[in-house]
Amino acid sequence: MEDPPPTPATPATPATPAFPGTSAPPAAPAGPAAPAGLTAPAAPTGSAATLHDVAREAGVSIATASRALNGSARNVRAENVARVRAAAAKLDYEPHLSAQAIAKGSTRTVALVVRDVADPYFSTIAAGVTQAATEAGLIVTMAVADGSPERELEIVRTLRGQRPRIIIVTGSRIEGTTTRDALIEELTQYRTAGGRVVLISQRDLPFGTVTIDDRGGSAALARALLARGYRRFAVFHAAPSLRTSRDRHEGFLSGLDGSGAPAPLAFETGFTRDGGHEAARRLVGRGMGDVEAVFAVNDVMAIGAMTAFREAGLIPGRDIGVAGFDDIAPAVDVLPALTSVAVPLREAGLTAMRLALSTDDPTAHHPLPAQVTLRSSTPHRPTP
Amino acid sequence: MEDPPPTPATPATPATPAFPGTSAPPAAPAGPAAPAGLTAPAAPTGSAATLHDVAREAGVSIATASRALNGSARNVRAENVARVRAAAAKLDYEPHLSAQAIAKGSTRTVALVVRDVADPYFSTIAAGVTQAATEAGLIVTMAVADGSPERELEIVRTLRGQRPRIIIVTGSRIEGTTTRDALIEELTQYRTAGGRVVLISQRDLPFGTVTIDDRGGSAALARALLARGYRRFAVFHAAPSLRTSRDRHEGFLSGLDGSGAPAPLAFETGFTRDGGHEAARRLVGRGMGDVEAVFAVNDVMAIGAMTAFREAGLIPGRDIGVAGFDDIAPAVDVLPALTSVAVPLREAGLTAMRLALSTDDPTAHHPLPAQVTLRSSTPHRPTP
DNA sequence: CAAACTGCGGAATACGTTTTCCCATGGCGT
DNA sequence: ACGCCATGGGAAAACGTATTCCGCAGTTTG
Repeated sequence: MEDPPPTPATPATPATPAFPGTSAPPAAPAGPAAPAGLTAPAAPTGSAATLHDVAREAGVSIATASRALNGSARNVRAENVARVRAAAAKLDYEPHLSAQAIAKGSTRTVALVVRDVADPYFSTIAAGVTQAATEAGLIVTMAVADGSPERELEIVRTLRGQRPRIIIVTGSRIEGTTTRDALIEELTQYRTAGGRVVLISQRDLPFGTVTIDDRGGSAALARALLARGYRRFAVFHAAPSLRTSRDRHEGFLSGLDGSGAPAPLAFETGFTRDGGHEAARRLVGRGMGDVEAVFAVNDVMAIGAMTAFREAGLIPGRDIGVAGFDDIAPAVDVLPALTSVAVPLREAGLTAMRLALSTDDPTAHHPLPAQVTLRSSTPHRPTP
Repeated sequence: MEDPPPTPATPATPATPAFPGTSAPPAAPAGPAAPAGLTAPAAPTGSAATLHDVAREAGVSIATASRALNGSARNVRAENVARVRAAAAKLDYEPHLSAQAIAKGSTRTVALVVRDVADPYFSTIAAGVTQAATEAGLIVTMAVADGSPERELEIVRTLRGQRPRIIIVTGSRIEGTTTRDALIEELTQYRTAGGRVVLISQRDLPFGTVTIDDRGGSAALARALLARGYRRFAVFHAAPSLRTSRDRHEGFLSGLDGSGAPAPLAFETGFTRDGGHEAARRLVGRGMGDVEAVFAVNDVMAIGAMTAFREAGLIPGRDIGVAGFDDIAPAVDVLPALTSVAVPLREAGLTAMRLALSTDDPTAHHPLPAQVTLRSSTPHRPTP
């Protein structure tokens, strides 16, 4: 059910390419870069060929040159087309996109604002967006909000100056701030000006939205663990203001509903590896009780927890089941391999672009399924 | 060890954020998106406020409005500035970047071409570039070459149309193709037109270049392992046409030079986790001989190898030392923690931008040091 | 055979800015 | 008083392209 050449259906391949070397003596590389002036870019001096040049070279008018190169509604005699093409090639002409944008009144740009490119979560989404954009002949410009709502607002504002066809924002997770309202206002403004906006992993906003089914995935995970014989759980979650964490937590609980399993212990901690580690230590410290498995609301927390358990003399997968969420690449390399739920990140990026390009209701919401992936960190429990 | 709010200096944090939910019933999320028309973006219909509007609203001329908002060399009476500002705010005016670009004759854009955004290697570099660009008030547009030289060439070509101030390309690794020559030609062209080009992890090209010291890092790793008592090695490497692999391999050998250690066994395999796994199986299959440690030219290979060893009944870090390269996040989470050499990826992105913005020699080469990080996968060998 | 039509080239205009040039005003020195 | 300079506003000319409109062939139609 996947497109063959371009899109890897599952981002399962943990390949990590890398690169060539240096030209300095291997032993003594230069220091971390002399802090060159980081603020004042020099303006380009030389100049590129213009359509005017091409027209002159080809011995035709600018209008004809334009028509020949971009094939408008009007026709141009074959001979002239050839001459213009030749001239363009000779002069290495490349149309000035800004000029085109201004003449045509529209750009071929999609603006993508993410929270952090270095984060695999967002970079995978970005990959999906970029792929779809390229297929549609669009150029993507990217901005990083760094988790700051103010920065995000500022970005969207200046982005509007680019007059992109589409704005896609992923990573905003602010709840009910005035900054948030301003953002909505800004985006609405943009849309009434003819732009198209799509949000990723956002909810209940009057824009096109693609979401990932955190609740459903967690619920399914809970059911899968029940099926493997686990009944007594602990949940490691982050602050409830963190929407993702809350959704996954609640989803897990709802999956347990009606099973008769006791309410899980809940440990609030950081959304990071160290958070998971810390929560696990706390759990061990207070006595494991009869907890059979822990669900951490993301994989890095789960992995941190596994390490902590091991440090306490417990072997994950044998003495205690562990499950995470996200299905990040190392989940399969860790020992034991981590049960998790895979989220279709790239697919989310693709879908966002599709939504933006479609002519349908521009405020449609589009949920993407998350898929539970059972591994040896949660083996079947021996039936007593 | 975690980033406070904004920019983590070291990309060491393995955090994997995630996100909110869905609006559909958790159990039955919709399929993978109706394939909406993916080719014909609709042109924006409504229109945004223009400088003309602002001027009229403020009761001044366009020239004054322009000067008031962007503060040129000329002064504007305070009262008029205030009125223009107010009008701009009221109309939600945002200057049309394309129009500005065309009027000023230069953009504030930096074009970044990477091989694959989803790859942490490149996305981390991209993060560095983006950060530096933002600090310099520049906008970054990103294109993905997907490892295809032709695509890369095409991208650079159309990129020229954007008239960016700077082009940064990372990921090109083609050797001596005619496509490669065309790329060089294209970039040269761009530079003579006033643009600035910086390459990352490329060598011996007449452009600004920042490289990562693969050879030096590998050599240092070799020496560090010697110091821990290892003398007999195997090297898992990829095809020598892969520059990175070759550099790291050769660097490792040069680090062994003069130590009297025997020449390592060499195993050629894929540059991936499975490649490492396969090579390790081969090594085990032929009998380990007296190999004491293996150096895999990247971390995922090393991690794959560890798993393979374990499957063969050997415990990594006890029965066999394992070291990798890149120091990817999971290196520290894997069991045992993996010895590796850290590459300053984000720093590479930052440096590239600095190079581009500096007024120095535009073809300067800038090597970045790689740092060996010893962990428990290569403990001290008991001195016999 | 005149009239209408088609095909295509070019001049001119538009797009939204910045910037140059010109002009009006007012303060100052002599 | 008179010229000068400083200050700041506005008209207009760029910037590089797309497009509208006009005009000139050449061709079809009645």
